[in-house]
Formats: sequence, C-alpha cells, structure tokens
Amino acid sequence: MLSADIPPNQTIYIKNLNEKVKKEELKRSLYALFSQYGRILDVVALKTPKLRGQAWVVFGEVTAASNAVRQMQNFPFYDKPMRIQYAKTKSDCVAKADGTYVPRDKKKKQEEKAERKRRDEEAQQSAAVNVTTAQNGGPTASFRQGKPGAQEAAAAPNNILFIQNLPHETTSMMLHVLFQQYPGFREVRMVEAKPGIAFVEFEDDVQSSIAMDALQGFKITPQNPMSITYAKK
DNA sequence: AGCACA
Repeated sequence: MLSADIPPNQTIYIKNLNEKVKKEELKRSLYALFSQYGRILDVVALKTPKLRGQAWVVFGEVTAASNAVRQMQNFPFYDKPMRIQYAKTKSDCVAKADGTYVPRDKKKKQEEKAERKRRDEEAQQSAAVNVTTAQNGGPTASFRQGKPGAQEAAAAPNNILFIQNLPHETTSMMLHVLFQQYPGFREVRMVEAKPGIAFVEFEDDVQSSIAMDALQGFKITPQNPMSITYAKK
C-alpha cells in the first residue's frame, strides 16, 4: 500500500528508527519530540525482531497527527531520518477510550520471552514516563524553580542556556533531539556529577533566546517542566 | 522492510 493511501489516523507509525536506542529512551525522546504537536496519549515501541526500528505515537487529535506526519517527515532522529505514516489501525488506547475495545485473542506465545528480555532492559533504565496520562501544556507560566531569587541576579542574555529540573534519566541525546530543531544549535553539555541540569550552546544570544522561548517549561515527563535561563558566564 | 498495544 502506498503510504499516501493510508487514511488519516490519530496514531502515527514511524519507521527507520535507530535500533540501537534503548526502548525506554526511544519512547521518552519520541514523546518529547512529538508533544509539540499536541497531547500524546501513548507511545508504543517494541524491540521484537519484527517490530524494532518502529514506533507508534498516539495523539489526542487527528490534526496533531497530520501536522506531525508532514512536519517531522525525514527529521534526523538519532542520526536516521524518520519515515512517518498514519497507522493502519486504531490504537488500543483510543479504542479503550471510545468503548470499542475488544481484547484480541491469543495469537502470539513466543512473545512471553520478549517480555522477559524487556524486563532486563528496563531494569537498567530509570522510571519510564507515564505517556498514557501525560500532557505537555507548553510553557508553564507558573513555573518558578529556575527563576533567580531576590538576591541572585539573572545572567544577561548570552549564547549558552542553563537547563534545570530535568528528569535524572535525561540523556544528552534526548536534549540534542529537542534543541537541534532551533537554528544556531551547537551542542549539549551535561555534567555527570550533577543530574537534572544541562548546558545548551547556540551560536549567538538571539538564537539561544528563540530556543529558550520555544522550550521554556517543556515537559520531558509530566513532572518535569524544564526551566531555562541564560548560563552565568 | 517491517503496523502493535499483552
């Protein structure tokens, strides 16, 4: 079937994903990257032989999915261009929501061992984001944690951003994926000894400011709206 | 290339 012939669906199907990325990191990064298009209900990724390198992102609305299909087509993600289509079928989580869900009958049994393998993999990862109930409300005006206190002066605008309140499992790849969308992006630096913070460098202060505005309050997990200030020089 | 959710 020509991908163009697949009717719009609130779920997108992504292939050509980098298979080396751990499943939980992949899901978190997809969540982070795609939540700019709207509320995400679920992210599904399996590492079984048949399903690795692919993922499904379930949006709350079809329009969000449509924008994502168009705008993120061929987006370089972990060094590989994403190939995005609409999913061919309705996701279980939306069927459950609209009452049409019927548990499909047993067809797989070799998947039990895939389950075990997944357990091990998850043991190395920290807590997964709860993508089912998560929402990214965009910049949160009420977020205060990163603002300087009364006695502490804010750094003047410059080309380096200081990011705080990141979930401890955040990797520099995840931040790279997020910040590289903005022109002038140079690099992400994280400090091994200080989880939860990062520095992101741009070519100049105009470009860093645009990224700051765009990603201020961005939630990598629902509990972690990121706080972005200019780095102290 | 490959369309699942347990």
